[in-house]
Amino acid sequence: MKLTSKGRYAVMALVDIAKFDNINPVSLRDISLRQGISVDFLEQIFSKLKKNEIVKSIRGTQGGYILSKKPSEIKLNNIFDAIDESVKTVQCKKESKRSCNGKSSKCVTHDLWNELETHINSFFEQKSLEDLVSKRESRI
Amino acid sequence: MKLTSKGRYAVMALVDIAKFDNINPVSLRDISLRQGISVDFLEQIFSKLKKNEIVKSIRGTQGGYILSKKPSEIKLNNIFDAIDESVKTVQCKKESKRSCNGKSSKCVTHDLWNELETHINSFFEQKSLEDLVSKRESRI
DNA sequence: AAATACTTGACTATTTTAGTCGGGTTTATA
DNA sequence: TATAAACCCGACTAAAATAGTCAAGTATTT
Repeated sequence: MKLTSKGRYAVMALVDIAKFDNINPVSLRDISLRQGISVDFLEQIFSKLKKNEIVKSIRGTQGGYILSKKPSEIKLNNIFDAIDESVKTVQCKKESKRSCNGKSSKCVTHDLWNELETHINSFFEQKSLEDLVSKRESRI
Repeated sequence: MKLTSKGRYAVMALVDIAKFDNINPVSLRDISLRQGISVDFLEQIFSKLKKNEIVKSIRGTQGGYILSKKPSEIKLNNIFDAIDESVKTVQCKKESKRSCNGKSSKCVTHDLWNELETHINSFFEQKSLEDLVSKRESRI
């Protein structure tokens, strides 16, 4: 079980924006340089962040992205949901005929995964961007 | 972020064994039939479970596997560790030169992933095979 | 007009996953 | 003692996911 770069980069990039003032847009080029993530990849990520109203875009020279809400209002699960990187434990959908039918009671661990999923999600629901920013700043 | 079949199957198989008596070994063939997992794949998994002393094997006809410890003593993190399916959030090893050097303070989210990892692991450390077995039995 | 920066969609290489396959060895039992 | 059941082990492979790249735009400021 592991996290994807995409999810990690999304958080890194948003923390990067949050650390700068909320008025001037931050360009992907700047984030790319600071975080070491390619602009092309960031574009993919930000396209989804924008669709899900995590960020707003400003086009043209001096353009870039700004957060749609205050850092304290952006929870990590919002971010992961936005880029389709939510926690997936098991969906007994495809294999429902084989594993999850009432008769055989095969899908013993079904409840476990659901429970885990809830557990992880509640962790993400409690963490906001602000938590990450302030934590970091206090250390520098 | 998602769980792998391997981890899921390992838990399913061990629960399957735990549900039978602890004296007679359970063959992979039986587990395969009950859980719908191929014997070949189960062999891979059990090879690691054995190396890590989660199960013991008995060879020959009427052979199979038995649990090395009581179900209550086998925690889920033991299982995942055994089959190399532990939670991996981020290792800043390869990219340490770029992302995690002290100077640039780039690896903003490092602490977050560690925290998450701890969080998930502690969930697994608290769950034993017994929890799963008894939970299931009480429902049937 | 030129440069900067977002927008979009297709494309691709690499890695991981989820197995399969083949050829063993061991042991109970008929 | 032959045979079948079952573990043992390593190599192989197809398919999917990941982690990007690439190309051709459009919008905005200076």
